[in-house]
Amino acid sequence: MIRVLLADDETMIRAGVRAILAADPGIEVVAEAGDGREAVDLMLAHRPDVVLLDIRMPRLDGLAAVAELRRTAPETGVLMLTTFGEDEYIARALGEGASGFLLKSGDPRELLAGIRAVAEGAAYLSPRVAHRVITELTGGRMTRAAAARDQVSALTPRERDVLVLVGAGLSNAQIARRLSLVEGTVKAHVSAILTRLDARNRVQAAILAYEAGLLDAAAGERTRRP
Amino acid sequence: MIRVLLADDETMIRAGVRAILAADPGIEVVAEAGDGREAVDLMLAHRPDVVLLDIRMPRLDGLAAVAELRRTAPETGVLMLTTFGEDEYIARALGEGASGFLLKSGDPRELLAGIRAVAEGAAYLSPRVAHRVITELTGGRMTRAAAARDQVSALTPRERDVLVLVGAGLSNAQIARRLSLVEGTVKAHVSAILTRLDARNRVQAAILAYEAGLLDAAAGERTRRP
DNA sequence: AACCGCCTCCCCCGCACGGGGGAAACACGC
DNA sequence: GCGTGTTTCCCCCGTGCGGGGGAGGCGGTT
Repeated sequence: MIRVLLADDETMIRAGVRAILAADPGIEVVAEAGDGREAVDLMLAHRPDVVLLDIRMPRLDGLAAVAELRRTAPETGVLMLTTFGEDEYIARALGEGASGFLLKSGDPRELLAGIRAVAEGAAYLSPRVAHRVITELTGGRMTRAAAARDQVSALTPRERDVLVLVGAGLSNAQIARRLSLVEGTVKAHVSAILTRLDARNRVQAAILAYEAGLLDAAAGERTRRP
Repeated sequence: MIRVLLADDETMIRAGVRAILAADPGIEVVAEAGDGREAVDLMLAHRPDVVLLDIRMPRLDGLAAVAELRRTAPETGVLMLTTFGEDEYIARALGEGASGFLLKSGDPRELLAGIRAVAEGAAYLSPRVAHRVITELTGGRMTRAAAARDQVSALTPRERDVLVLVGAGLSNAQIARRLSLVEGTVKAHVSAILTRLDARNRVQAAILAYEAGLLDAAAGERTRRP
């Protein structure tokens, strides 16, 4: 039995969702909230498996509510309810820890499928916007990343080693120490890197490295001032 | 009736999946492929609703196969089959147009839920890695971005202007020209930026600007060498 | 009025950076 | 063997970068 908390400020929506869920014997609506604050409180009281959360709500909006729900009850799945056109919130909601989103205009079966998927721990993205959201999430990063990766792949392995350290903000001398080289060698590598990447200076090379994803692993390399 | 094409180079996996799917009367396996090339051919011949695609395959691997499947039949849903630990391919597969992925080690019900979701056009991410993938896609950008945004928000408006140009790889002189300032002024701003952001040099400042999303709008600013 | 933060500009200085060469060592393939 | 590419090191030189200091004007708050 999947226990569901329903949070939406519009009574009609709540009634509609409740009616749809009532038809499924495996799903039970344990509580309803009219705003984000109430949703958090009721979740603590009822400990549902899934929270259905409207994005626009008074007091505490859906985005902030997700963040708080994830903090207080990480094991609970959060499914955002959204109107077509609120796309820009979706990426942020997913970033805050939501496990999926549904369109209010969608087929009732999507609602049931989404709830079941999220209850199991999976992520579910509503049909009509799934592809758009994925390409937005991956795309913005990926298409540019692909171009950057092409350029970076033209480098020799050793040059890539140097590049990640350049991207970490290290000086040539520091890179030399790190790689057990003489500074002159590092300078030679850096020059080669700039030429090959068609970059004017190390900053542009660093950004390219960042776009190519070279720095994800070396994020901790960045040494701040003491 | 959901028509499924099954592509995996391991016979045992195919047998297992076929057995699981046979138990569901609403799902029919219309063809099986042993590699990516065959998968593309069979898809053209059978026009299934969903393609189950292994990531590692001979001839044409899963990644390339997704791209080609999406090109030749955009309306077909592609569901990646993956072994735990192949995470790095997942983001790229989603970027290529896959609608979801499943762990081979997962519960059979996930397989059925995933297929149904994808057949409807939704996106489905397997439980054990869904959160990780989402935070990787959004998070790599978002969580680190949040920290970076905090630091960047501590800057004055004018300093942010300078920072975006620093992040674009411009020299102090170029920035001065762009903002109609004297180079000395730009240097003063850059010094202030480095102090406030707790960065050692302009490269680290640039990366922070990039993480904060300051450079997304100004991506074209980056001027390459002629 | 006095204060504080921001923006602008100025000085000097030391060093790191980036481009120009070249050269020796090694590994690779044809 | 000979060419090609990679890695390592060397030279010189100009200039961009980053830290130190200060100073004047302008818009706020107290």
